[in-house]
Parts: sequence; structure tokens; C-alpha cells
Amino acid sequence: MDVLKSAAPSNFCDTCTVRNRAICSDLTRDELNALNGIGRQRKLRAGEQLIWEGDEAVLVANVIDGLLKLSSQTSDGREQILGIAYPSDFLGRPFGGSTPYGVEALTEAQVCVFERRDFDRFAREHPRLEHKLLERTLSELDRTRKWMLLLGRMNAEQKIASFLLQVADRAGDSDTGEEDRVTFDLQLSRQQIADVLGLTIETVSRQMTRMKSQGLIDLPSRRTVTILDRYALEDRAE
Amino acid sequence: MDVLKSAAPSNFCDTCTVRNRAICSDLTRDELNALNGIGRQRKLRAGEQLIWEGDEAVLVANVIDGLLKLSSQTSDGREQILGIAYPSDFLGRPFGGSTPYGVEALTEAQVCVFERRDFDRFAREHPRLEHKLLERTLSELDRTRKWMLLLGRMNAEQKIASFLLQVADRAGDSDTGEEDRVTFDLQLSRQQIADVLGLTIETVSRQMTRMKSQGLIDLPSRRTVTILDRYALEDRAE
DNA sequence: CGAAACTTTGAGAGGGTTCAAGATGAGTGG
DNA sequence: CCACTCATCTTGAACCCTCTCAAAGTTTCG
Repeated sequence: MDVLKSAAPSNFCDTCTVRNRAICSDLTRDELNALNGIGRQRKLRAGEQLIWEGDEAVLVANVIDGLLKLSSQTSDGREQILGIAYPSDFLGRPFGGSTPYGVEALTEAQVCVFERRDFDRFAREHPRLEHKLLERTLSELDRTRKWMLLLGRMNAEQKIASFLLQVADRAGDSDTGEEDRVTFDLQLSRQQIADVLGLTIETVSRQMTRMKSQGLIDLPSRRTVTILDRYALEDRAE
Repeated sequence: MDVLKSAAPSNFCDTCTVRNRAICSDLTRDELNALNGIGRQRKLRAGEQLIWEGDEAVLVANVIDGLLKLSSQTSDGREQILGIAYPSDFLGRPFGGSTPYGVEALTEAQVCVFERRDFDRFAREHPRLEHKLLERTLSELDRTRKWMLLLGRMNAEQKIASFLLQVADRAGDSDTGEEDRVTFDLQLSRQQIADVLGLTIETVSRQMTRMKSQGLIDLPSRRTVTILDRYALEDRAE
């Protein structure tokens, strides 16, 4: 029995929950084993930093579980969140250069980490992996550009409404019922929401309170939102 | 003579000025011929639209010469420029999906256009091309994220200063002399600068006039800027 | 139960927008 | 070459949204 087991060596990819969604999804069994050989899993506590802004990029990673933020700071310490990484998302900057933003866990998180040099070499030898990474990067670029319109041209109300709708869609699977009455967890503090939207914490708070008093949303707890009138909310978002 | 000529068929890549910088740069002679077969050159007048926002992505392109803008609009018609494409940059959205932004020539421009389906197939068969495209997309994503910090967290003065420094660096080769006295052409109208920075035309105008009166810059003509005190300008940028 | 962190609420100030008018410059045809 | 026109840019004044500063309220967690 033991002999049989060792003939098929254990591999943490086997139990990976994002195995079919992350960039590894097109790899063969052998390729997966090779990749497994250069990576390691790592657990992060909420608030723990994985990559520092401006560091030479020494590692890249796949998100397995949890939420992480990519962020950058002005010289006077104000922060802008550049993106939120969800399970199956790819983190870091392969192929040279430094990472121009920091990566920090927002919740407890599980990531699959690679030394960048190892990953770079592996990627160059496996075009299917590079292709997956390319598709992912193109989508991320689209999403980021869409966010620029929000940052550059929307007022506070539009920003909050867009944000709530986006989080609702992304966390969508959770609650349901009628189409326009969804409850979901924000996962972010008011300060973090402000840092995503380029606002202050007070403005975020006021806008959300206002939307609640207008019956667009409900706020059952600090980090929970119920959308009561999705249609009206979409109206405010544009 | 004619026989010899036809043995080495002419190929517009041969005379391409961005041949060694664009994503085609790693291709062999044969590959280049194949790519040449599916592409065509196209000339655009200033203001001409190459891709419309929200269109299903039917074509992609390399910029050979000129400047183009990627931009998106709010429902009430206000515009946000998401990026400027320079010669050797790649345009469009390969591998499915629609292009969530419009592409329009800012100056007279020359592009090398491909049907997206043709390009997709070619790319998948040529990993070196995909690799180039991946590196380029990763760089573009970095640049775009850097811009988010500007849009979300900087005031008008910081935005203008950052913008002028960035244009100066990108157009850098032109004039010179001392290190901190560069003259360059903006290529953009005040309105377009406003659309890049998420400001109004009036704010852009006021800030630039103010910087001129403070001796940071000079404005020899409407679209020309001279940086008189680069150090001070860098100070304003942060 | 008490302290610390986070959120809400209020009042006031300021930066950027809006609306409006005037100035400048480029292109056109007489 | 000069007037004329149109688009672009500058300047001014008033307003408003968001920020700032401050304090009170709420939740969380030891």
C-alpha cells in the first residue's frame, strides 16, 4: 500500500480549491507536478503584507483563499487601493521590474507562492501557462481602466453606488431571493472603501447613511449591506 | 530581375519604423512574413476613431506612428482618457470580449491592423509573440495603476505637475541643453489634458498659468511647454 | 466591564466646478 | 496681406461638493 502511495506523490495542487480557475488550470498532470515543485503554500493573517511597494519583485503568487488589496501611497501617506485580489487571482510582477504597489491581506488568506525567477523560467517553458496569464492580465487591465473612469469622473454618490453594485455582483452567489434584494458582506472597513474610491471615510459614511435613509439599501451591520432597490442604485451609479 | 524580386516578396514590415520595439520584435523572418500576410497598414487622420467603446473587439493593431487615446465616457457625456498610445504600443483586446473603451487618433497616425480572429490564432501558434504581448500588457497595467493614484489622491497642482513631467520624459529625446530646461510639444489640447487628469479645462488652464507665473515653466505657445525648474516641478508633483 | 478601534454626525473651510465673458490664435476668402 | 470667423484658451465670480477638524456614538474584544 505504501508503495502505491509513493508512486503517486502527494501534491498540494490536488486539493487546491482554485485549481480549475487559476492560471494553472490548463496544465497537464506532469506540468502541475513540476510547478508544485517550485511553489509553496503560505497562510497570511489579516493585515499581513505579502509584497512591499517598490520592492524588487522577488515573488509572485496565486490567491487560493481570502481577499488581498493592491495599494500605493502618496508621499504624505494617503493611500489608494489599486485593486482587490480574489481567490484564483494572480499576484505580483513576473518578468523583471519592481512591484510598484504593495500587496496586503485584507482577511485571513491562503496563497500559493513562487520565487519570481523560478516562475519566470517555468512560464517561458510553458506557453499554455503564459497564455492563461496573458488572458488574466488583459482582463485585469480592462477592469483597472474601468475603475479610472470612476476615479476621474464620478462624484461620491456615483462612486459608492458603483462600488456596492460591483461587490454585490462579485460576492453574488451568497444570498438571493428576488433579483433586487441581495445581502452581502463588504469585507472592507469604511476606511478601505474610502481608499478604493478616492474619498474620505466621512464621505463614505455619509453617502451610505443617506442611501439607507432613502431606502436604496439597508445596513444590518457595519460590514453588511442589503440592496433594497437595485434599479434605483444603478441609476445613482451613472 | 523581376524573378529575383518575386523570390523575396516585398513586405511592409521591412520598412516598419517600430519593427524592433513592437511585439513583433522577436519574430523570425518567416514568422514576420506570415504576420504580414494577415495584417494591413492603415492611415488615420487626427480625430478619426479606430475602435468604438463597447464594440465587440474585431480588430487589434500596432501603432507605427502618431498618438492615439483610449477613452471612456460617463452616461452624461463627460470623458476620461484611460491612456495614450505611442508608436510601438499595442491596441485592442485579443482573446474574446469587447473593447470597453474607444480608440481615437489624436494626431495623424499610422497603424498596422489585424482582424482579431486572425491575430488570436497567430498569437496562439507563436508563443514568443504572446510573451512579448504579455510583457507589454504587464507594463501597461503597472502604468495604469500608477495613474489611479494620481486620479484618486492628487490635487490639481500635483496632477498637472506629474503630467508635465511624464510627457517631458516620454518626449524626452527632443530638446535638451541643461538637464532642467526641456522644451516639448504637448500634442494635446487643454480639454484633452483635462480628460486625462480628471479635471476641467478651466482648472488646467489656471494651474498652468499659475506655474508659469511662478517661474516653474514657460508656455511659448499653446501646445508647447518649457520646464524651467524641474526640481521644483517634481516637488509639486508629490 | 472597560478600553480601543471604528463609525457616525456636525460645522466650517477650501479647492475645483460651473457659468459667463473676453482674449488669443489659426484658418479662410476677399 | 488683411479682415473675418471659429475654435481654443484664459480669466473672473459665485457656488457647491468634498475635505478637514472635532466630538459623540457604537462595536469589538480582552
